[in-house]
Amino acid sequence: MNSKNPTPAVTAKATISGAEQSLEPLKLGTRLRQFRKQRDWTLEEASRRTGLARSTLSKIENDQMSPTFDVVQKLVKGLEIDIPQLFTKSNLPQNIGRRALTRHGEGTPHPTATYEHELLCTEISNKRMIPFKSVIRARDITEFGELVRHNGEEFLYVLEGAMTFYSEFYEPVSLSAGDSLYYDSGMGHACVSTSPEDAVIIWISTPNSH
Amino acid sequence: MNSKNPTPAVTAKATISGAEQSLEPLKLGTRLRQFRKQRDWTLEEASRRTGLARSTLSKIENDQMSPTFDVVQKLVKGLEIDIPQLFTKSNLPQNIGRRALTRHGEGTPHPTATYEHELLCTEISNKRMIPFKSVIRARDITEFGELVRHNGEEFLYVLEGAMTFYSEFYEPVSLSAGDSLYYDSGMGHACVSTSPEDAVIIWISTPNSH
DNA sequence: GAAATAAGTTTCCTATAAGAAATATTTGAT
DNA sequence: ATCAAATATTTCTTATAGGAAACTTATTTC
Repeated sequence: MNSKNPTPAVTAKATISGAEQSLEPLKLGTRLRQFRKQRDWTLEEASRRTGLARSTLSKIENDQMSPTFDVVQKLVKGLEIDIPQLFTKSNLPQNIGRRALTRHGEGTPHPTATYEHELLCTEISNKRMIPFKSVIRARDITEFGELVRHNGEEFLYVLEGAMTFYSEFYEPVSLSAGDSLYYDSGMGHACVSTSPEDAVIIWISTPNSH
Repeated sequence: MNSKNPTPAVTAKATISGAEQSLEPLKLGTRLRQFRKQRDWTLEEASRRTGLARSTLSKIENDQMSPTFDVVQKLVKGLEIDIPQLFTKSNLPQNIGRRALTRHGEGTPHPTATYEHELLCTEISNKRMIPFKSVIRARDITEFGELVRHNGEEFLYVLEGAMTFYSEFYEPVSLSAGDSLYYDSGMGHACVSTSPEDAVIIWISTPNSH
């Protein structure tokens, strides 16, 4: 991002702040000013890029008015900021510098009828990815009442054994150790082991946004 | 999400549409209506929850006006929708049912001075996670001019060998096969191999929102 | 340090967003 | 089908957003 970060040494323990989910009014104006300044743009420049009047921009930045949605869109386009960033309270709120380690076999067990999950790195929450290691117990697609589906995306990497990935829109595909797969988990899906030993995979899921 | 999805069989090949990043006006209204209907709420109900007038909601949903920013915020809060979801163009636009498979060793090579990356599942873009498999060539922290940092989060799982994870806010930590680590990648970080053979890891990164 | 230029703010006006109430439409009973 | 209740849309009014230009406040330049 910004270029002046010496940071050669590795020091200081982290100060991990707890997860905060407050509902503050969200200072849009201040935020926008940050972005503009960051890019070293003048109001004039910003006006040129967004197609909005200097005065309008000024008022917005000073929280003297609430822009309409299409103005917000012009802002976002023109100032090249992405919206989530705009809405998410502050840039580096709670998650700065946090870290979680899980030793081999030390994850949180979470067995189901068809999978034997081991949740990894659970001590931090609000993650953008949910990692786990799973033993695939299922041996036949019929063991799943219906295919699993939940909004989001998933990635899996086969650690041991062999398995078949069934999904709603594709033919079943066989995977073995070292193969990987990325898919939309909103599409119905299920895994079954095909090797003598149950297959073991690393599975990463994005948290479902509803 | 909605409950009536029989989907027992596994049929039909997918129609994977290409990555589209168009700059459409973004049908906010239609979108909102979707959300409201999904929850089976009446305009009255929505009005109660958001504190906005029924009429206002109606007009917004019918794209008859562009709501102000603070109204948008009330909507987001009241209708319990999260923003990325709202702004990311349509819920099931292009990404529905897409899938990518990468066979063992068939990823896209991407060598650097310190790592030997193999990008996985690259044929689909706009992913919410970027997976790769990496051989850690670095043998000493000094090989990194300065620690790597980029907004987002990362997860890694050690496949083979042993390594040490250096970071800005923590003491170095040693990992070996089977261990996993989740961290904020905005915090400076770097990996070095410590085993006779170079360590190999699965690495998943979230795309940097700037 | 004064004049000139550039950056930011305020004023004023017109277009439009937001709420209240009236009207229209849909849904569901009998 | 008919009526009634519920739900959605339209009208009407007022409060306010957004642009043009005047004004004020930094920054240069000489």
